[in-house]
Amino acid sequence: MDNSKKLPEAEFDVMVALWNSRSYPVNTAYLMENVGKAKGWKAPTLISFLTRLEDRGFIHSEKKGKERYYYVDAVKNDYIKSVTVDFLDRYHEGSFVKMLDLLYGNGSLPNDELDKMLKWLQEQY
Amino acid sequence: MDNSKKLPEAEFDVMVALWNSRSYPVNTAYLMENVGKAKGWKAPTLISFLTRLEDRGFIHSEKKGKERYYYVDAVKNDYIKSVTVDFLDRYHEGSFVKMLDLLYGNGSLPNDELDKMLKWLQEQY
DNA sequence: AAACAAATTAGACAAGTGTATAATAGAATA
DNA sequence: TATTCTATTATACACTTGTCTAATTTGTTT
Repeated sequence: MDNSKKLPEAEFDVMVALWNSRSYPVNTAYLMENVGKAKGWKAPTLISFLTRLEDRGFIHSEKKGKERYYYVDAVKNDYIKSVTVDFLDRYHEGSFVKMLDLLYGNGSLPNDELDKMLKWLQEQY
Repeated sequence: MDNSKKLPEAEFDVMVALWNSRSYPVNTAYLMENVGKAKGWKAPTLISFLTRLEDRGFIHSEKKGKERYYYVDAVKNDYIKSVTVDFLDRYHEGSFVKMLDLLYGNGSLPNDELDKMLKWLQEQY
């Protein structure tokens, strides 16, 4: 299970819905409500993504009666972190400051973010 | 020409080589040297990417004799910035601090980055 | 001008991603 | 239990991306 690879956008959206659920397991109906509907997917579309996520080892499932229930295996923060590190490397030479500067270099960082960041930094020492 | 969309990885690699060149235009030979070779591409592979980049409006080209020369139209920082904003939105609710914390929340930010960031922040005020 | 060499173009193809229709299986009901 | 729902599965298909081989064009040498 290559849990380290980046997911296609649609599958990631499904994962987000799964990660956000506060009770497990969840069934397809729940996911249709919480992500499929907004995306305009038909049920088989959603189920395709779920099958692929299962193939990738991000989730597993179990059938009960005519419904199938899904369980999350991948850890959200681990995944996001890995994707973020890759992103930083690829687009900003791995440097947070470079990214910061490119994005907000001209004093355009919103004040509240600025404050939060300063606070965060002070905590690091 | 949807200059705002995210490029496929390989095309991005070509753009980087183009952006990094300090003299224009560049030809295929130059790009083979500077990116194709390392990637192990055959010339037509590179040229495919260039054609697609041209279709997307990121570059344009002109044939001189039997060679073709390429000119960059997309601005590097604009592109990187747009990709970064999208990334931040998608994976960190648009918050730099959230990203920072997820990545280095446990005091694991390298000291030099920490210092640079503090310095950067101070300059912002 | 023929032949050769170098570079480009045309086309093709497999894998991955987004998406759906038609078929099937399980549960509920008449 | 035959009929009817409903959810799932099996397939399929178009597009995108990575990659290349074969064909063609253009410049260079005999």
